Amino acid sequence: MNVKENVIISLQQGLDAELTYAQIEQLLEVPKSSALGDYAFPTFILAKTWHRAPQQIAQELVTKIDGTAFEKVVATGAYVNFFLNKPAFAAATLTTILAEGTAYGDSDQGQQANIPIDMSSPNIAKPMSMGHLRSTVIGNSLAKIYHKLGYQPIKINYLGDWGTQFGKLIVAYHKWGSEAEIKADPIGNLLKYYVHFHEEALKDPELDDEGRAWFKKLEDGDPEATHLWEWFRGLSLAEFKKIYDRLGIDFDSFNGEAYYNDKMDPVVADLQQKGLLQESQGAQIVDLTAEGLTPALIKRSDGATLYITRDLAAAIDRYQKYHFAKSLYVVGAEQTEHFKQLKAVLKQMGYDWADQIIHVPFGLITKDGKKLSTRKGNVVLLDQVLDEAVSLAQAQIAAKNPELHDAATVAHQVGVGAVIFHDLKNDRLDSFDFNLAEVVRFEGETGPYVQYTNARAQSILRKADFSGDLSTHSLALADPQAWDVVKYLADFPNVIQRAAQGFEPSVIAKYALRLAKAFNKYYANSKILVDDEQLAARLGLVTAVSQVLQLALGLLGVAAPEEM
RNA sequence: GGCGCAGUAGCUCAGCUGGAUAGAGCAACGGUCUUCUAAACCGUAGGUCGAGAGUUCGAACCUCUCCUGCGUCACCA
Repeated sequence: MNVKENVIISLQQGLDAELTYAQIEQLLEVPKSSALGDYAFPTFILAKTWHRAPQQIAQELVTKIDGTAFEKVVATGAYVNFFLNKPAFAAATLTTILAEGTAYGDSDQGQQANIPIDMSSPNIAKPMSMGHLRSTVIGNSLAKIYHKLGYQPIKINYLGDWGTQFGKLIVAYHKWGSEAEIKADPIGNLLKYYVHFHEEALKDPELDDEGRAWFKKLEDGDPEATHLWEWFRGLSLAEFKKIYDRLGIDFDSFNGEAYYNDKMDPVVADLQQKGLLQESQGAQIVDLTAEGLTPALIKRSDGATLYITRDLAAAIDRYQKYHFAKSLYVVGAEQTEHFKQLKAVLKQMGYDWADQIIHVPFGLITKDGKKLSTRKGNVVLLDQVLDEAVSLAQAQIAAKNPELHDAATVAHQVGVGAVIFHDLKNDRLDSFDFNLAEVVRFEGETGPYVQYTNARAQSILRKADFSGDLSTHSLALADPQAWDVVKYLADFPNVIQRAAQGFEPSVIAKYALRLAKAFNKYYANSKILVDDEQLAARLGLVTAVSQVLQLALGLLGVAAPEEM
């Protein structure tokens, strides 16, 4: 079944092949409102050759087109509008969705090629804030989207688990810390020590030297420093995992910055050997003026490595391990220059796979117009936001559906779903100021709205009491009220493609909202559970809607409770 | 100052490759629960699509100039 093809062929015949198939395909559009039709052909470009007004051309063209395959073909203004045969299209669409089930929209285009996704990457000993949420949920959703298209995503949590701050932390722990405190609240107290250290260091600059000294010890493999580092890291990771569990997200790798400690020297040597390294102001750089970029600083004047040194090692390591088709970095837009540099250096090193490295940037979350900063106390803790969302969901359930069984689980699904959906529904690159009330809203264009729509559909199916196999009945749904729903359902595979091409989960989120809205409208205007000859078709529609909503929510990493 | 991203209704945002009267949600006002979950549905009101010029049969979308906001511009990550 390819209705678009039918439209194009009919037009071609009507035009006596004046335009090619490809030209018509290019011109063909979908009207904004389905009241105008399902496909539209604008006649403007024919005005010159036909020497007539577009309106007249449209009228004449309609008479030349064989419209028997369609409900109707009409001229409206300068457009030739095609109306599809609704029952036939509905039957084909619903049959496909019911038959394919959760595989609807699947593709094997990825051929199991690997796609490592660099995502989340919180810093050890610091709490996860709303700022970390974006990378985490966008990365997770992209993993699911690409998996559906036959790729093999590898979710990598590039933990911030190395750097001078660990030296400082060790000093702070020795001076003011206690094992008992840390055990009680690992991240909270580690952060407290860290902040305290910075306050004290302002008065006593020698503290910084002590911190550097301890970091040097750590780098040299000092047993005590190593032990403390491992302890802090383990505790932090355990805390992070609690949050990831709440979000329903897991990782394939926790290879953080420390993992690359012994992998940078070979990279530097390679750069040296390829003659790319230059000395400038005492530092080692790779010149990128040819690409219009500032130089990549590989080694500081004191010999220490830098961010990009580690990222080069990581990129090369990932390529050797995975031979990726694409390597995604879900990292804030403020690091765009860094990734341009990274790619440029890799290219100069002769790695043609550098082009497969893709930075997937996202906009900044601010609070009161200012950047979130743990040290300055301008933070929004992710845990607290999730708590708030879940308790609001609980209250909502108590008020609206007190009989609901397993209310705690549903409250969790709805609350967390609201937070995730809120972060994914808009264009990645949109920056926004954090607004708790907005994040935990359950009405309107929100995750819970979509979840609720699915729950309603499920409720109908429970009550339907329809014995037998829907697929053995005619699904030729004729109800014009359901038409928008059917068209959205049919569009789902394209939507996944668009989301993947743009690395944009919001495409899925917006689709889910449109489908849910169309279904709710249908629901409000039509009685579904009526025993007539169209019952099976309507139940087929409800089943398909629920299936596709669940798939869409699944691709976003949002749960789909059956009741709420 | 260079580069990048953005500027659409009071607020938050859609608008697929330029196309038919610019769409949602929130907030406001008014309707709809004895009938499939009202976390819903319907209606009213609300817009010089930052400004100006250009290209085009046609521009929120493409080009140029300007204005405004954010990010970034080597020894943090």
